[in-house]
Amino acid sequence: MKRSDLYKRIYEAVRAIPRGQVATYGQIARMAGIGGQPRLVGYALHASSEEYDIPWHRIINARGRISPRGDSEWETHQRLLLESEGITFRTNGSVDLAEFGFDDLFYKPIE
DNA sequence: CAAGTGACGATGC
DNA sequence: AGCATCGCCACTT
Repeated sequence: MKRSDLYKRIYEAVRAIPRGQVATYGQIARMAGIGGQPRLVGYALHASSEEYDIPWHRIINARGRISPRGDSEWETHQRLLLESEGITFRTNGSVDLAEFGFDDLFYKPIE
């Protein structure tokens, strides 16, 4: 049931994120050709984040934070996954995207 | 078909 | 820095 090509594109975009790098919803939206509609990205991911093998945890919001979804445990889980990939968090629990290098299309830790 | 909802983002206060 | 609003669009009810 291909809900829509849109979702498919979003999944592909997310899947294109290299390990150790992160992207914002806005970026994914742009890559999927739906720039300006980052909500759809989150919506699409939520629709089937576990059905597919996509690195959903590499998606964070523009502020460099884990999008709270009411489940604090899930947030922690995502953070651990990112840290295990080399993503560094600040003490306050946010990722400073400004200090990240914009290597390719995604954000990546400077060191 | 209309209204409500949402893993967001930009703006304004 | 935090909160309120609006925009934008797919999906659900």
